[in-house]
Amino acid sequence: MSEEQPDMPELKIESGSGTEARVEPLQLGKRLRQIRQNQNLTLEEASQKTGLARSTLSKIENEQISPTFTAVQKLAHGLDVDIPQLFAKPKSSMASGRRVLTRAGEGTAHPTSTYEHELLSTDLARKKMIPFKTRVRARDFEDFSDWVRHEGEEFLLVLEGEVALYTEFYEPIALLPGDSMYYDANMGHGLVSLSEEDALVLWVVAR
Amino acid sequence: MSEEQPDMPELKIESGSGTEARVEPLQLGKRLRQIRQNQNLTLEEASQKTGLARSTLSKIENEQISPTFTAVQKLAHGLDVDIPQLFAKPKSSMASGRRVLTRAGEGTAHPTSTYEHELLSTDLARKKMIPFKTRVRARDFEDFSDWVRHEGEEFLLVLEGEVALYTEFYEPIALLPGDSMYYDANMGHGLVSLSEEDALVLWVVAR
DNA sequence: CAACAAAATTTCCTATAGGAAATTTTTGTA
DNA sequence: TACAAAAATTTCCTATAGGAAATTTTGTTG
Repeated sequence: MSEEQPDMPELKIESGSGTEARVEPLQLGKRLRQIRQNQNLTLEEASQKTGLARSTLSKIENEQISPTFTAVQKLAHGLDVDIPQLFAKPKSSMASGRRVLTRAGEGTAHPTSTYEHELLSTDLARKKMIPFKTRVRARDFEDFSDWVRHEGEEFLLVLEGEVALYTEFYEPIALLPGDSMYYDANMGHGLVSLSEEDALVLWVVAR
Repeated sequence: MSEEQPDMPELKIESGSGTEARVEPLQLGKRLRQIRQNQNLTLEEASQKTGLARSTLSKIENEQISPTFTAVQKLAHGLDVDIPQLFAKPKSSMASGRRVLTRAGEGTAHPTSTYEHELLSTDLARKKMIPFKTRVRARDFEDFSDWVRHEGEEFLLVLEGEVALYTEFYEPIALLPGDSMYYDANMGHGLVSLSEEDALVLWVVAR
């Protein structure tokens, strides 16, 4: 399996200075400043977008005041971030500043009776998405004992061949290379190849 | 753009009764009252748990005042709900039991100077992943004014051509069709085509 | 339907958030 | 360096959130 180690740059100065108390400081100010700066906005511009005064924004960012909820709403709306996202821990589940490579064909094989999965990016734990390429051996809906069903959402892109996606509640649908689907994975689903050959698809699951 | 209508399974009763006003009312007051009552707490008890005055709680629940962020923190902590959860729409992200199709080439075009994005599954709002196919026009790292950087994680699969992925902290890496990468999108990143032709890649972003 | 108790709301202050304008700091350029 | 322009911060008010206590509402029992 492939992996990489950086040649060690400073990984993260991690904004905040010193020691952060354990739970829930939730540096709203720092957070907002990051968001604003990522969008390349001055306080003045942000002020116009949000309807809050420059001074107010400054004080919020410097944690001199605790914004009211209505202020937070204006902020979120004006800067186009949704509120849960605003308060979610900034860290993504995966350690910051990492990446993994999987060369073609070098994923982790995971065969079943109907599919031949090749899991990608397996070196990375706790990631939000699970990507895998799948060779579809199933030729018939009867090949399934039952629907596949699990938490989360699923994105599907056909790479080669012709397939039919069966899902609960809907008619099966034929897909050609380049076609893609996005669906709720809680809804039963299954894939079959419509041609003589096995089909090849990319799947990405978000939990 | 492609879309589908099922032959009518119960699509969504859409949880909440009554009429929900369109955007962003986010009935914080109602929400809090629900939470408190679900825990069988009187205002007095909630007051003790949160450290906020009865009267304040009452006013917040009745939307007579807009709580400060510190008040919201006390509430969340005292009633043991986390803040993102507090603000998250109660219902699951995508309406249950739905799927959307995007035929090859039928995505939503979104060109920039260096890329030609084709957004997929755009008919589906509030999904966890954002998939798009991108034609990479950039030939040179200099084509970027700066790193692209945003919340979330990113999965990349090369479909055609040869590309180099530039990321902060790491050496650029050359990728061929079938190769894939998974990385933290907070880390600056950018993609260039290494061949004469534009390259084609699939990107999936999870926020 | 009184009469009471428990809970919720309102009142009436004090403390603090929000806005306009003045001041200071930063940034870029000669 | 020095200076000008832009950006950020601070000051100084006004508006509004937060708390203690009074008032009203709700719900229960004889």
